[in-house]
Amino acid sequence: MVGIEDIARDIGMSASTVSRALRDLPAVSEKTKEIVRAAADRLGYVRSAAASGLVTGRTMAISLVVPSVSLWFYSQVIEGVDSQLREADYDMALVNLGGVGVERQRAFRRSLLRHRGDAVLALCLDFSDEEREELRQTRLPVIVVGTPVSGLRFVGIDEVAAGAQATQHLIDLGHRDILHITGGAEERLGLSLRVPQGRRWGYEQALKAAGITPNPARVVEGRFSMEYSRTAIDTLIESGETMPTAIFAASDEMAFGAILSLNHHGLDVPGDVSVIGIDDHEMSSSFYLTTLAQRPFDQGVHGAQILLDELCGKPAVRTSRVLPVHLVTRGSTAPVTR
Amino acid sequence: MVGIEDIARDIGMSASTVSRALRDLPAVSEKTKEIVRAAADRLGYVRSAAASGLVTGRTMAISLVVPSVSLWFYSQVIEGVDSQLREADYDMALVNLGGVGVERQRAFRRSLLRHRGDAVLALCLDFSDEEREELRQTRLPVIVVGTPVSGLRFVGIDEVAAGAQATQHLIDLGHRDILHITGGAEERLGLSLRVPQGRRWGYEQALKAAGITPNPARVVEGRFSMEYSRTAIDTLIESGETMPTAIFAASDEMAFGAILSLNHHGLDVPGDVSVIGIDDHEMSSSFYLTTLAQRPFDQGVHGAQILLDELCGKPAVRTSRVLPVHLVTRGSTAPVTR
DNA sequence: GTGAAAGCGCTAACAG
DNA sequence: CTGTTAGCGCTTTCAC
Repeated sequence: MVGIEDIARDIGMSASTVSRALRDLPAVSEKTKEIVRAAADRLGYVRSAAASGLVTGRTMAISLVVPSVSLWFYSQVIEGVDSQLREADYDMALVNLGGVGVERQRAFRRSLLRHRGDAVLALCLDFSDEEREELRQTRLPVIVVGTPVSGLRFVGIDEVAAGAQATQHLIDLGHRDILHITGGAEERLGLSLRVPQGRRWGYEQALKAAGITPNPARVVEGRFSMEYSRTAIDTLIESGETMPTAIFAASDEMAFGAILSLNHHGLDVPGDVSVIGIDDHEMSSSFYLTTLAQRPFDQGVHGAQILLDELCGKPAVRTSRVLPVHLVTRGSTAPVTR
Repeated sequence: MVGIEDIARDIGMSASTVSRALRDLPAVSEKTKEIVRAAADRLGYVRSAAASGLVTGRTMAISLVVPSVSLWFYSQVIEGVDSQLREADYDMALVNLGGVGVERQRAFRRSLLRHRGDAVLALCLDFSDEEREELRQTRLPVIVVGTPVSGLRFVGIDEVAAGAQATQHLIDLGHRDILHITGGAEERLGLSLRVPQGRRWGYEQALKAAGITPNPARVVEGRFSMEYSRTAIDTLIESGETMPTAIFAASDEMAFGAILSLNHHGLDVPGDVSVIGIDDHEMSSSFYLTTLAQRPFDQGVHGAQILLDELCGKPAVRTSRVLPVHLVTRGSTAPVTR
């Protein structure tokens, strides 16, 4: 392993000069820097993150805490965060909570408190009081993407407004019997319930505003899963009940499930039933799905940027940031015919 | 920040004893360990990864190099790797290459050579000679998941056999005019082309073995994308050409695109066209897709385990590991009718 | 079993 | 502009 001293010896200078040159500090002559860089390159030097981290107290990495990496929303945020980190030459420590319970606690404490990163970006997690307290004690800058958490900054969308806007789109098309496929009850992931609750709340608000009384029987559970959602609609259709004229799914994936179920039972979308989702998943265009687009990639970008700015010494942004959503009209919604 | 010395002072012992107790070394009395652990807990001690890493030369983390996190296969492998790391109390440094070019080189060197992890698990990447050389110089244990790379161990499936088996399933059902949707030409990701090439090769092998001459016109590009694949089939259908009686897509996502396109044009699956994929994506059941299942989660588990064992001092596994695939029959394939 | 001392490779004052 | 001197918090000989 070649260290800073090896370079120093090689070029006949002191270690501190080498250290400074390598970090491109102003107090070193350009000529010396050249020499140092050349030697470092030639010798194949790589800075020890452990050593420099030990003395500076900075890891040059940020911890990303996620409930899972295999859901579209999360993977998009991760990509967004990553794009910013790369630019700032920061590394990413991925902390996958992998569900609730003891395992979660261990994962949580393990990497966060071990100071693997200089800041923490959490995704869609509702922290327990204990976790929040532990986080605070680390004194690390924290931001949450996707869900407002009391006492912490967040970047995300206004879930209630999104739910209302999606529902309103259907109402504007004349629909009055609108089924809502909600997400949640997904214990496996231990993620926040605020998202599905907000979207549902928006749905009910929009209905009421249009003079329609929300009917609890018109809300079914989809668990943010395509499969679960498809099954739910299968059940509904096979029950022989009157079908709603429109469906608002709290996520695109659940909307896909609904569309597949409807088609499978010979129902046309949007001829028989209109369907709208939230997300603008990359598969949505293939399903011709009308949806309320959010940009999780951008949410990741913003979250990371706020953290990075703070680590650079810029004044901390204390306020949350609500990003806009916009309606993407494709073919899955149409004026009511029944 | 509470360190090892604080604990030592608190309980009136030396730092070395505390250090040993915390690591559960045998040379400390059980009673002392209890006391130390209690104090550590009470004081809220967390070991500094930088400090212990500096002296031991180990980071207790593994670098995971991926071309992207937003494709199903990768996210599954990541989850698998993560499950093993968590058990071993290792952290994960995620290195997202994010495409080809300069950026890729920077990302590559940055985190790997900076010794963020004690071993490297790479996903589906074809390393350039230069990269391979740099990797070797780090002397870190390396393993590749998903694609054989010359000179490196790998964990994955036999792509050729998988392609052949999927095709054979269609042949067994009497199909002779089988379209193949291939993946690749996805420069954005800079991933290995061996996977799609292997599957295509298997497809051609199976055809030949059945006395069918492979027709290059019956291979279309799907870029491992649902959208791209759907468009490709749209084009085929709208061209008015004779339709094949079956389609073998090199990934489930591309099979989904094909199914949507077929349905959209009033063609029944499997009535008019049979469709088979490779993967067993979690959405496949919703599409009633027959597919050749692989378990990327398990691939991640195996890859991580091999690395972890090696880091524990167990003899290094030098051989690659080929995992089995199996046919999952759902409703998208049927005997030929035309 | 436990303690004292010597670093791991780097950065950060402080001189010059 | 460059060199010297201390550590960062932990592990690891080597004594006792």
